[in-house]
Amino acid sequence: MDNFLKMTSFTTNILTWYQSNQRDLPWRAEKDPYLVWISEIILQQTQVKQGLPYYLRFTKAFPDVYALARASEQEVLKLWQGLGYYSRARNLHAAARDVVERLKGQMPETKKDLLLLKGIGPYTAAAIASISFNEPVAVVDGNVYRLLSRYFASSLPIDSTEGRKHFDALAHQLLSKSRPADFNQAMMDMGAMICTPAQPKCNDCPVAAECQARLLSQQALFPVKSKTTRKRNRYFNYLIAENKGQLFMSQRQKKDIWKGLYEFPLIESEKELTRAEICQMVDSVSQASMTTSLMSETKHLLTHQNIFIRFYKIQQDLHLNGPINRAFDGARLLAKSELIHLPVPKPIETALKRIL
DNA sequence: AAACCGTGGAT
DNA sequence: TATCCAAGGTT
Repeated sequence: MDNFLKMTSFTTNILTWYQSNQRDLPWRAEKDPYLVWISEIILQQTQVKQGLPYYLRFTKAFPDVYALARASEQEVLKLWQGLGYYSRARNLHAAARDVVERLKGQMPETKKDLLLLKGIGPYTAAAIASISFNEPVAVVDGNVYRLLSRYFASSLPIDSTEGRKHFDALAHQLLSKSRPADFNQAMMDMGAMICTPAQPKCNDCPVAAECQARLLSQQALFPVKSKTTRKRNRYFNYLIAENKGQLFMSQRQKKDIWKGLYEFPLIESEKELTRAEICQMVDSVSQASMTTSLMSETKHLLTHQNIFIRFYKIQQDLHLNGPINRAFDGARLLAKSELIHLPVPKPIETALKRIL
């Protein structure tokens, strides 16, 4: 069989498999570009199981681009709370306003134009253009990299510039030009359901017969990645200060983790601080006293950093005794009834549940 | 171009 | 427990 026929059969087999095995997902019913857009942003680096409830709540609150554009950024972030990668929510909101104000509410209909919107990169632009507007462009996400690197037993690292170009070209060769929407979603369903990272279900795979990795029994060796990550540690010491039923809270402004979300006054350090050291840092200014750490230590693992979190409760009446640590700069006293509307990071959400 | 951005689940 | 991974994008 020559190269052309091989590729044609690959495409046919994938499409046929999709017809009877595709997942029943809410954004597949209609191909409203707005709904496809929301689903694609939510599902970036996020599994369907985790993103689905967020998609349902989000689209109920903001059924169209006008509703989203009307909302405040805080409302959008609040609905995103707990999902992570909050720049997705901020960019989505900014882009929605862009569509309403600059494009009169009309979504861009080509990959090229979609790429101009904040938060829409090569993958998402191709997904919306192909699914909603039938443009013959291939999506290349983690699923596609994994499936193609195994099918061709290609050792080109998927996180290298050369590897990305290679697999992008491959995906476009294999793409069904007549049914790009089905083909793209078929590739992703295949990657999520059959060609999984661990223990792929090769017995159920429609293209297993020509899969080079399987022929070599080397499925586990693909895909290849070149980069190695090392971690740094950060220590977040949160000061919980209550005053007449109100709590000090501040909004994270810097370009850093949890930008735009609210938290307690924070003393951050590169090394672990003892409770005595924290007390001293606060007491030296205000003579405030603290109880023992309120909760057990929590640890957050990101790709490249560990964040260790401790909470300290301050006993003294801060409002009457003036300035405390500069951790309180920019902090505001908020009633508990207002507090529930603030978007907060997961660890803060957990802490608040125990306080309120 | 390498680093950075969250959270939950699997191994 | 440590590491990897998931419908990536931005700087």
